[in-house]
Amino acid sequence: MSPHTSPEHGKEGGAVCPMDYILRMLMGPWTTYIVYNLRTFGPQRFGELKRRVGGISAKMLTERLRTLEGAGLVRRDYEPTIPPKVTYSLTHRAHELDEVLDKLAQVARRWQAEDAAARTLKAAE
Amino acid sequence: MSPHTSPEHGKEGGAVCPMDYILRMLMGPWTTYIVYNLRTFGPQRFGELKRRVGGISAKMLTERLRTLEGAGLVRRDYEPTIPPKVTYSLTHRAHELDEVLDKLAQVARRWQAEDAAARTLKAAE
DNA sequence: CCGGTTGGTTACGATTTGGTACCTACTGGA
DNA sequence: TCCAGTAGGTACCAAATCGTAACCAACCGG
Repeated sequence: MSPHTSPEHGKEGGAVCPMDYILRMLMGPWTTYIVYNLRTFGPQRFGELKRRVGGISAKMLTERLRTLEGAGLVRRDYEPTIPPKVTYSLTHRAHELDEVLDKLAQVARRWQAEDAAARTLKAAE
Repeated sequence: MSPHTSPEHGKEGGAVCPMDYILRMLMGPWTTYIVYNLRTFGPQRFGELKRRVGGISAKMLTERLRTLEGAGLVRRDYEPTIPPKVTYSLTHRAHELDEVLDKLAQVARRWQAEDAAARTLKAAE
């Protein structure tokens, strides 16, 4: 079995993790930064997003956005002007994750603070 | 910049996503299954876990468990009996994610149901 | 003394991944 | 006239990833 395909072990004893799909989505490289930027700064154009994420290649950004679009988390608005103008925004479905993501970020910040404190303590020894 | 290292762009304009650290942890291959099994069936021995996750190689399981241990999410209890007995369990810190994971699973199940309904609708057309 | 058990480790190798460089087509500015 | 910017697409290539298979240590039962 390939590693990233969902096991789909129908009758195998193992239990299937229901949130696997969502985590698989959020987990792709750069994805958290993209979603975080869209959540923080609102709808943005391709170049703007690329500049803001900082370090991502156009190829990667395109691929990630396409995947997110396919998952129904991102909407792509294409205006065929010259030069073209493409705006990306989070869908209603993506915003269903707001509460979860906020809680997650809260925990993350607490852990970061704790770890920083622990490191300071150890450094002082 | 390597893709999976956190950007750490100190002064670059991009905002750092605080939950990146946690997602980076939960996102590794197989990790969700491992955590899900530990959450569902409680502390388990290595072989038990391996059997239950189904399809994972010993190498991968070891590596994932070591990483989770390093992140403080999993505790490893080693009893040097012959044959050795190693039990893995979730730490207190891991259980701080319970609420978030439950909410996430809730959303995941809703989406799954919605998508299934949509597919049924489309198939009936 | 041979095989079985547990919980790994190590080497190798194929596949996947993701970055770089280069291409489009069009326009506006110097 | 030449260059820059916009939103990508494509080819190529190096590097990381992950599975497979082999091995190991220690002891116990037969």
